[in-house]
Amino acid sequence: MEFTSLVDTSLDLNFRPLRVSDELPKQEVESNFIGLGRDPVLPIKDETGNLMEELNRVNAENKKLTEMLTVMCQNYNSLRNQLTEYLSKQNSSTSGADQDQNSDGSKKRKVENNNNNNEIVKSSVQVLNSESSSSDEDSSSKKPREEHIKTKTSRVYMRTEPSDTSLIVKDGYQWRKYGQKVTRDNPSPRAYFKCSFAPTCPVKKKVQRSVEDQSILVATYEGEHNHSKVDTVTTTSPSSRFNPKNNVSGNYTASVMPSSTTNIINTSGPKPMLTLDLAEPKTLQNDVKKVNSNTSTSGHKRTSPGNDHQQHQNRPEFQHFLIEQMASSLTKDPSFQAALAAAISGKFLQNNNNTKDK
DNA sequence: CGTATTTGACCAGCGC
DNA sequence: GCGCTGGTCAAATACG
Repeated sequence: MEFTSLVDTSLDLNFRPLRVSDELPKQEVESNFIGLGRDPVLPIKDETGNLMEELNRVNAENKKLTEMLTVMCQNYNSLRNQLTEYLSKQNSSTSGADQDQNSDGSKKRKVENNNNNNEIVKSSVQVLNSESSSSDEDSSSKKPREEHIKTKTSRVYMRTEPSDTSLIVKDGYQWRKYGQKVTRDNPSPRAYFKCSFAPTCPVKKKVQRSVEDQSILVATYEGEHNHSKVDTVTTTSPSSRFNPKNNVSGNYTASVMPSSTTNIINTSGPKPMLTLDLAEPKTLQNDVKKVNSNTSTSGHKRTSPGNDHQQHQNRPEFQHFLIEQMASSLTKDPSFQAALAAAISGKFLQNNNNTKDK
């Protein structure tokens, strides 16, 4: 959430300004491609003019949205800072014994409860509390908790159709369901999954609908995969791929909150499939962890946790990582490949036509 | 028939 | 110590 301000969240996807001379918009290329047999006498100038107009309009809209987003982020950050301050005040006012109890690894349920109560609203706080928990807690409690240090938890929020009752979060890995429970604080059942691709893979996943918004699935991942992804367009399990209930299978737009632990995937979109390697914890999350541990080793006091993240997300490695993720996601996307192929072949044909005309 | 899912039973941790 | 709760196991069931 706060991260929207940390990464360039503007919707301006035109990384390079449109060069009409050699870069044609996809639709136009497609129409050229489709209209092969047609008479090639087209009012190209008019069309490009319209397109430029449209582009300007979209850019203006984009600017507006960016400004709104910036304001929202500022508000959010100030609120979050207030909350953090408040929490740290509370922590300091409570006894040390209390702190030990809260930070003790045996209090799983307390953490769980915190996480479940206000999943969406508090997600950023969770990012701070859960992801960096090991380092934080270790600094306050001296108990050896190897397991806790090793297990890495992350969360993915996934929007689904309200009618979709399946607890399936498609993330590119293969999962085997081994249990389901109705928990106290949430009427919707929680499903337990283990990674079934590699027998030795220790990763587990819990999926439950959000209390506040039943259309949002909250997937909690524990541990790190010791293998690569199964497939780009995979499902929770091979069988579920063919389950008629899982209409969303493989087709969802992913809007990424570039956070190490919190992501929202929108499955309600009917159209283009874009799978992002959200669950891939390796490089980025390790990096984030490093940053977190660096900032948290000095104790519980966080002068400005938002700034830590901001600094981190402004780092070139992070930007590079994001770009790589987007690029890999795009290149894995079949519709994108098709569009690219169409564009390239359309270009070829256009060139051919031009040379013929001469 | 093999594999995945479901679901009741069981276990461990925590609070009272 | 007891009850509650979350997490896991494993037999039963469903499905291709």
